[in-house]
Amino acid sequence: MSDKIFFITTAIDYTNAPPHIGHAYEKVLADVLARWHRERGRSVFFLTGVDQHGQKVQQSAEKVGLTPAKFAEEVTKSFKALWAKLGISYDGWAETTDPRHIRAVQDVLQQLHDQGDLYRAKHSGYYSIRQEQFLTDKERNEEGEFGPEWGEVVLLEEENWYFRLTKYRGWLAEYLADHPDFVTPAFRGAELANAVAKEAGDLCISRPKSRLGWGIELPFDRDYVTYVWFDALMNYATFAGYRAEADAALPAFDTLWPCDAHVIGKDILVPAHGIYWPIMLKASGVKAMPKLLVHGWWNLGGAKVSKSSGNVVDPAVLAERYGTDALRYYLMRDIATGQDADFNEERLRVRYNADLANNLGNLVNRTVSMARRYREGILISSAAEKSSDIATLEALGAEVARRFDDAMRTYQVHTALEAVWDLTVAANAFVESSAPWKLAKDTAQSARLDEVLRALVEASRLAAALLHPIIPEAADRLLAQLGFSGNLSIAWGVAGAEHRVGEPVPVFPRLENPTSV
RNA sequence: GGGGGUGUAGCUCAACGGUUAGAGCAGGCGGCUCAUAAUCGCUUGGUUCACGGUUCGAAUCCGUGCACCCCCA
Repeated sequence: MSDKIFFITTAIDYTNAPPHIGHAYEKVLADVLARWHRERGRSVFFLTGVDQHGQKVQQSAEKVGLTPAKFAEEVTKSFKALWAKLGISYDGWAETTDPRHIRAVQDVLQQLHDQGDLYRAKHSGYYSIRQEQFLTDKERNEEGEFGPEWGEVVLLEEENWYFRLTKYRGWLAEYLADHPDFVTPAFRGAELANAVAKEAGDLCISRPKSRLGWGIELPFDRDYVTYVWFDALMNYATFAGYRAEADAALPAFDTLWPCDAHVIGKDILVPAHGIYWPIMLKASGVKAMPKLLVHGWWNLGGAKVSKSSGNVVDPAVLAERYGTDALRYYLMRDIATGQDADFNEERLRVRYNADLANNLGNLVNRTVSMARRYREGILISSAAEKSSDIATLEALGAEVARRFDDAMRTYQVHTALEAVWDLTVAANAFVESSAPWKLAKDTAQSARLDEVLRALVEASRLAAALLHPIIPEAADRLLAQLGFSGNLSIAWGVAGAEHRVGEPVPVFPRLENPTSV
């Protein structure tokens, strides 16, 4: 439809601790959508990255005796290594310590200051010296006191800078009412509208340097750094070229904006992405608003995550154990986009064996094996008219491709995957009903055998091509074995007059003891 | 205190207010031999959390309650 570049982002991850399964899920989801758009011919800009500033990074760094910069750099490496392992095909990388980002953020802050959207005010309250933060009633324990984990708590008065959110509140409420597609899924949008309707004050956006040195300095008040929001949220714009200098080597903002999907977790919709972010954009003069895709969480059920009990949910370990694509497949298949799901390694194994090894993998394997056994790997197209059973399979292929794309368009990756298995299941059944091993014994059935094997090759190829965004490496291997290296067409009938298949090698070797880890 | 979500087969989940509530996995029976002990067919299994209401008709809409989860204050 649109010629605009498809611009998709993920949340940027906080570099105070290494990545876990939730980080991995979000990046894989965004990657799958990005790949799908690319494979359907659309230009894509996929932005992800890390949030390196802030108090927790500063504290974690101090604990291990590193500078915040060095510490953030180390954790950043672990994120980048995981994304490489998981095949996350990002086009842009955001690091909040990037001078280009800092420059643009300061530029926006200066503008908001100049137009009177920022003001300085005093706040007094209980402050934990050990944790270096103001405490609210939330931190009180059942007795109404601040527990020992906060150390010494004092009454402190501090001046900070505030952003006039209240000024834009009415605008946001109206915008949400007029744009029900701002948030996907819809029930999250309702949640946001609810939150916006409530009274709330302005937003504190600074910390005095005496308390937090690791951040972006306010250009109009050098005693302060900006706190979280303007630093982290602005990455979606600054790394898309917003207010970039000509030689910044960043994309042209106008070609990307507005963002088609900020992929985020449900925990940071309200208030960060649903309230602060659109108001920040509005205040700084950006007209078009982005869209938000809010995903749920992988819970860990009753099982405790501990190395001693052996149920480590380190995505790098899982990718190592089962393969990148098996992990990607499970993360996309066993959760409905927007909903929560329970992460379960045993279920991953069951899905692996049932879906990938037995159904899809074996379909390709038996198809290629039969082509080689009965036809020495070369399938000649016959002039004969298509048999009705083959025409049925072909029609199903077209329908599945359509259903797949329809589901992907609305981010329902699990539904798209369901459609593909309708095809592989039908193809497996077609093997039984057409019984190539019987046709091979009868020379009179020679043309029919070619036709059957070519149909199986097409069905398998179509399934692999559709699955390519979800399991890119495995799909490439399947396609290579089927004799279609690099061909991602989702049409039927790609094989040439003399089609040669490759070597059959199980792409998803069956796991033994699928119910034990 | 306010708001939201979830509750359906042993497990994981589907079902615009419309036939007899469906899939996959697991279980049972049978077939096939190309294939990774794969595959194909048939099949067992449900008080849709509970109670009440609206309706010709409710898993679905409304009310109350229960259980679990999340957010806000």
